[in-house]
Amino acid sequence: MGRSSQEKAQENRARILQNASQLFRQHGVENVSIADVMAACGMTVGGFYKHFASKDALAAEVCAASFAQALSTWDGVYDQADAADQPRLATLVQRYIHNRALQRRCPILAFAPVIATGGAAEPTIQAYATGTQALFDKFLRGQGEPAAAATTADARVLFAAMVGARLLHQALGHTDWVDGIEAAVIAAATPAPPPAADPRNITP
Amino acid sequence: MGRSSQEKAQENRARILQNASQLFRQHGVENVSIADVMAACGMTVGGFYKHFASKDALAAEVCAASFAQALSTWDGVYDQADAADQPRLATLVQRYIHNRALQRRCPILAFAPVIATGGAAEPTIQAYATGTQALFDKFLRGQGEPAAAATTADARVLFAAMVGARLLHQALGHTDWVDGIEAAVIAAATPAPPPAADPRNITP
DNA sequence: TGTACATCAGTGAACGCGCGTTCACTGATGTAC
DNA sequence: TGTACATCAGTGAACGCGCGTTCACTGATGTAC
Repeated sequence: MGRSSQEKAQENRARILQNASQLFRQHGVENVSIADVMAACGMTVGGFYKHFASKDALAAEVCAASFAQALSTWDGVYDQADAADQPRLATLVQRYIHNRALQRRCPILAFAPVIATGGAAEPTIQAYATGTQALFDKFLRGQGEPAAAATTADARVLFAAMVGARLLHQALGHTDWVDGIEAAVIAAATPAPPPAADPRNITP
Repeated sequence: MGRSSQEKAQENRARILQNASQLFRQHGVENVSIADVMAACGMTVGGFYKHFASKDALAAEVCAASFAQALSTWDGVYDQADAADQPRLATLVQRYIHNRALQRRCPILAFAPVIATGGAAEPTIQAYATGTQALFDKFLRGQGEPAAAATTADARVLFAAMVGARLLHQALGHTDWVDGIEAAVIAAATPAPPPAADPRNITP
């Protein structure tokens, strides 16, 4: 095999990014090798460096792309919620918590270990910081009618709880008490239409 | 240097465990080598295997010990709260969130990456599962008078939020919006003595 | 109590392995005439 | 349009490095007499 066409090459670059995104999110950046990523693309290691300067550079680009993708997903969820006349935050929280596909894991959780332990380069840290804040801002903007998650303070707690619940599920899988936490977080995001009529209502 | 006395040896074993606990919690199990741990003890690599069968075995023991330590710390916090006539959950949540020393990080967060990505051996997973549940149970038992965190559902959300807030702080450090989340979570754990008199009151 | 010997905690070099990265090479692609 | 040549995307072996683990060795400790 010799040179690929410029079109094919750009396509391959995109495939590297996409496969890396899935693998990084599923196993964590540090547990995935360049060879793993290239093998997932049906290619060999050497070609990687024709597209990216280093693994750090790839990680930074994947990190940024993952947040961009998450942002657009959240937008889509809001649109769907609006169309179905459902509360935005409740819909989003439910989707977030029930999304069990590790390879599509929220980048906040997927990249947290590398970021927290100092194993990431500056561009990755930057992408993580701005991306996480962008997701939080979009979360806050999901507050529609002040019903269940009325105040901004409520939404802040809910955001942290959503992330925390997902982390617990990732680490522990299906367990009674983790399921209970997930249900409680989803319920906390759900406004209670007729007070005490909805069994998921959490404020008695 | 030759053989150490049995007493000294047992002391050294304890030091390995303690240093490993700090290093694992600060940098993550996978980012700390046996040589790192032994160097922190002022010893060399070879001696490690006189005390532990493998790094996995050390990780499992450190994991279990970290949870045991956290449990006893939480007990102490409850006792202090009781003595000072403070609400238990509010005191605990505040301590948990304001504890910024990475090397004394909550094992739920410190070991989550290894556990979630399948990089841990069975005993470590077991220790993590039972340890996390034990912490959650103790958290629930911290509910005293039904004031702010009244129902069990509230406490569940609060537990997830506490963990989530700490994760965000670890990854992002001091940031306005993260500080805001931390404050909101602490406020949510704090009962409002005169209703609507406390501005941090979250249930309008 | 003293002596001779077995034990074994700790040493530090060595092993095999996987990783990120480099490099000489290949041959299809793009380009200049 | 055809031809000659430069380009460069992808190959796969090789490099250096750090890791977990092993091992022959050391010499103080524990023990038997």
